[in-house]
Amino acid sequence: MALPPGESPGFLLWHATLRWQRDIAAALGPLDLTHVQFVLLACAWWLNTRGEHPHQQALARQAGTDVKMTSQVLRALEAKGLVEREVDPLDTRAKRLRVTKSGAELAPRAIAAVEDVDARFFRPVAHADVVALLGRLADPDA
Amino acid sequence: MALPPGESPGFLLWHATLRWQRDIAAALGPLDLTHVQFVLLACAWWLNTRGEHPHQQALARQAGTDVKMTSQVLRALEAKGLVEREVDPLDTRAKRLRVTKSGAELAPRAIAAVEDVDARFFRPVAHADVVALLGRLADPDA
DNA sequence: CGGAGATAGTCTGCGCGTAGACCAAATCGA
DNA sequence: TCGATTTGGTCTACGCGCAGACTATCTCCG
Repeated sequence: MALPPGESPGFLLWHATLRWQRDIAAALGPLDLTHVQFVLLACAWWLNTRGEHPHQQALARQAGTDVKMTSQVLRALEAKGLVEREVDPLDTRAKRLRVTKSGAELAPRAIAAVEDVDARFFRPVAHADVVALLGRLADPDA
Repeated sequence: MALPPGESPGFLLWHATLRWQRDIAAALGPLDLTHVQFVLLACAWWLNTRGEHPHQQALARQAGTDVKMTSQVLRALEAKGLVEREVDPLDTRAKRLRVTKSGAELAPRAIAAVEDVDARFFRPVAHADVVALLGRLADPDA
C-alpha cells in the first residue's frame, strides 16, 4: 500500500488514456467528430476503400467497440450524412455500411488529425516499446 | 495509413484501458463500488490515515479526477455511508471529507482487490517498463 | 414444414468524463 | 470598507461504455 498511487500501473494507464482522450477530442472537435465517431468512420471508410461494405457487427469487431454503442453512434454518423446504413437484401436484419462522399472527404482529414495527436502524445517514448507493451496489454491473446 | 489500426499506439492505449476498466469493474462489483468510487474512497481513506481531512478539491487533485464528477461521486459514497462531508467551519463553502467506519473497513479490501487485478493485468510486462512508459504518458511534466 | 436456437439490431438505464453556467462565500485591493 | 475577483461546490447537458431485455429475422435440424 504505497499510496498516493503515483506508481500504480493501473492508475497511470487510466490517466494516460484520459489525457490522450482529451487531446483527441480537442483535435477532432473542429471536425465535429467525437473519438468513437472518428474510429467508426475511419474503420468504415477503410473497409469501403477495400470494397467491403460491412455489417454493423463486423465494423464493431474491427473497431473493438461495443455493438450497442456502435449502433447508436452509426445513427449519429448517419444523421450527419457521413455514412449510409442500407438494409442488406440477403439478410434483412442486417445493415450494410457505406461512407458517403462527405464522409469519404472527412475521414482522411480526421485520420491525419489523430495521427498528429498520436505522434505528439507518444513522442516521449519509443514507438516500438509502446506498441510492444500496449499490444500485450490490449490483447494478451495476440 | 496502415489501418486496420492494430498498430496505432493510441488505439492500443484506448483498448488496453477499456480492458483494464472491465477487469477492475468485475473485481469491484461484488464490493458494490465503481472504479471512480474506489479511487476516491481509497484516496480519502489514505489521507485520513495521515490525519488529513481534505476538501473535495484537494481530493480531486490527489486522485486526478474532475472536480464536478468528484462532487457527484462523493455524494454517492455519502449515500452509501462510506464517507461524510462536513462543512469546514473555517471556510463554510468547503466540505471536509471523513471516511466512515464502514468505509474504512471497505477501503483496504477494495485496494487489495484492485491490486490483485493490476498484478494479473500487468503480468505480461515488466513493472519498471510500465511505470516508466505510462508515467511519462500520464504526466509528461513529471 | 415447423419449431428451437442463433443472430442483427434497437431500447432503457446507470455511471463516468467533460464543458458551461451558476451560486455563495472568501479574499484582495483601492 | 466596499466592490471586484477568486475559489469551493453544484446543476444541466451530452456522449461514451456497458448490461439486460426486447424484436425481427435467419438457420438448422428433426
